[in-house]
Amino acid sequence: MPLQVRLPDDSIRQLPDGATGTTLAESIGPRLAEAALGVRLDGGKLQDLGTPLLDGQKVAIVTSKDPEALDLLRHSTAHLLAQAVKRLFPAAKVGIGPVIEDGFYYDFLVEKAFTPEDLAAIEAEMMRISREDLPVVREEMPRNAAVERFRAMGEQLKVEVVSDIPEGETISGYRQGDFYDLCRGPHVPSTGKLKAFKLLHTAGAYWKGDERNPMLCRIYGTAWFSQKDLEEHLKRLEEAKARDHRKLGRELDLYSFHPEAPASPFFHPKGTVVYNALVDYIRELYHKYGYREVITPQILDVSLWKTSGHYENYAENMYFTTAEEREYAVKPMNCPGHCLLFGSAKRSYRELPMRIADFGRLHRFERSGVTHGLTRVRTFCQDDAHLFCEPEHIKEEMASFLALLKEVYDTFGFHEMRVALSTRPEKRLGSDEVWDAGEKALADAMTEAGMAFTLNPGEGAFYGPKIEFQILDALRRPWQLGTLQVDYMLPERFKLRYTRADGHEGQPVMLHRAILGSLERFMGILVEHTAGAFPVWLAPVQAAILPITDRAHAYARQVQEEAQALGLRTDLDLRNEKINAKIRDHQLMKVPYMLVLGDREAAAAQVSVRHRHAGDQGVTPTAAFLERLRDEARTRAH
RNA sequence: GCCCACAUAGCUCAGCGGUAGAGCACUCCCUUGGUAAGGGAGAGGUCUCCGGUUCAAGCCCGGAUGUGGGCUCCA
Repeated sequence: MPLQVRLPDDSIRQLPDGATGTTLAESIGPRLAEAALGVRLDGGKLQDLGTPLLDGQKVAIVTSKDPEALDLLRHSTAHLLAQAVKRLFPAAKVGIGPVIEDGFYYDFLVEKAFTPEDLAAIEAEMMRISREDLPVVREEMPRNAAVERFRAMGEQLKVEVVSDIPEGETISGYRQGDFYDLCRGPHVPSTGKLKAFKLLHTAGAYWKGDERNPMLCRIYGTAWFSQKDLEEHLKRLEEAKARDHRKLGRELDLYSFHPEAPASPFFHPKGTVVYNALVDYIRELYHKYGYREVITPQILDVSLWKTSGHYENYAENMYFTTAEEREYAVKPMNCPGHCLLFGSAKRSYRELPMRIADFGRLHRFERSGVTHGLTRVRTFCQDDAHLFCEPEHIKEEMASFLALLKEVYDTFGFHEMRVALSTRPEKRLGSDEVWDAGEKALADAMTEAGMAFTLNPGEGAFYGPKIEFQILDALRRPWQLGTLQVDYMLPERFKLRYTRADGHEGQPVMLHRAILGSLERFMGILVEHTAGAFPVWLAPVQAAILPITDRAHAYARQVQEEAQALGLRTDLDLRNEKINAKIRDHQLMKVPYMLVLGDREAAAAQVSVRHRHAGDQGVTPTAAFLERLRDEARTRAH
């Protein structure tokens, strides 16, 4: 019996009985048949092109233009990878092979980890299978039959996966030539559609991500619709590598790492300039937003950490030390110290909100293997502050914080932000009423600030709900920076009290908040975001002074003195080098401005200005240029 | 912590059982040069550390330390 389907343009098409997406695409035209990857039925999810069509269905042929098509392609490429591995390493057992951001991976249980040469061979085999253009065919069977089938194939990991699926359900799998894999699908119609892919690297990964399970060997890869897209993506990876803050930090002489202090940065003079500029900026805003800064001890008695709960919940991340038979811990957080500070006097509602900021150095023991450059270290400072306030003032404190946060992110040019609200977890302290109030306050404050946010149900801290702020950097990579957490637990544990307006005792609420998060990590992000070309206000050297000959040295010194008087950071290059060499060296150090000084400039009290990006800007009176530079720094232009 | 890889001059790297190399950077000399590398000379290394194999180890084998890629984005 023939059937009728409706196309996206609302036209009706007659098809023979048993028609599939393939039949339809072929009936429309050979070019579409070639481009077709799947179908979308009645506006639903993407499905195989070979799915049988039903009478009266709305059918859309999906090609590479569909937003979901790339995932389909990548998933099929993961299968292609598994097939190639099974051909070359028949003993390998397949794990899972999902699509990830920009690519895919596949896990294998093997005796010996894959080498880079293996990877090249596997990639070549994938190419061969692609040229074989094997049809990819869906097969369905009851769960128990699937369990038996994978058991017979010796694929113990797949047996485990299928066994986790409820009994009685139908299982789908896909066959392409000699390879069969459990998969929900959908997939491309044949392996010939997979052309632009590359295997990137291998890594160990625990089966199901659980470190009690055996370690599998994971192969990461990427796949695109065209060679051009693939190459562009590889170029982006190169670009990210070129911006790697570990590499730039060394090249720009910002910081270094030493085995004597693993995962702990040493900031060089230039890195320290940037670091301090960040601190100065945040301090300036603290003044504007009514914060007061405090300095609190580094090492505190364990009794404090027992009161705060860190001793029970956080000890594995803490450093301990003993002196005169008394046990101490190096602080991993400032909050308990701030509670002592709050409790050091009888407090009145008139003193609230009390906003206590602390750039104290923190030490957290991170397991070896998880540390990374500046972004995951064992010692760092945060732009940390705690706001002690009356419960009814939570909302306005948040509003003020959000304004501050926006101001900071704008300054760095982070205009795109993602915000997530994490709500009460299963295991938590405090009553439901308190959680209701806290979550509502956070949500309302966000809404009133006009910030869209997503929900992470159950992801809050055990002591209160929290908001996390993510920004996107120049390469559109997300980074979590700021956080705002409502805490009812610490004030309770430290028995913090204040006298309310009605004369009775109240318990303050504590808000934990940070904007840049860890200054170390933020600097790493900033280096990658700017590729090391810091805006003038952060640049370790704001202008390099480059005399052309010895005759200009005296004038060059004079220019430096003038610049210094205006609070500018300059580098005077008196080396016996040609001007080209001097320019090149400072250009490589990404100095924003280079001032070229010869006889002509010296005679006219001018500087010849070269900008690191815009190039030669011509001559200008020295005083005018220096004032302009000072203003650029002062306004924190980016 | 676990899997895999790597560790040679300040940096980037070559050397692959037989007396340690290059480029850049550094020091000195010549050169005073107008918008991305002028020329020459010199100095610099218990080849990460500790054991082992060998007549002989930077190189082969253990171990330690550090660094790097990762350790669900769930068929």
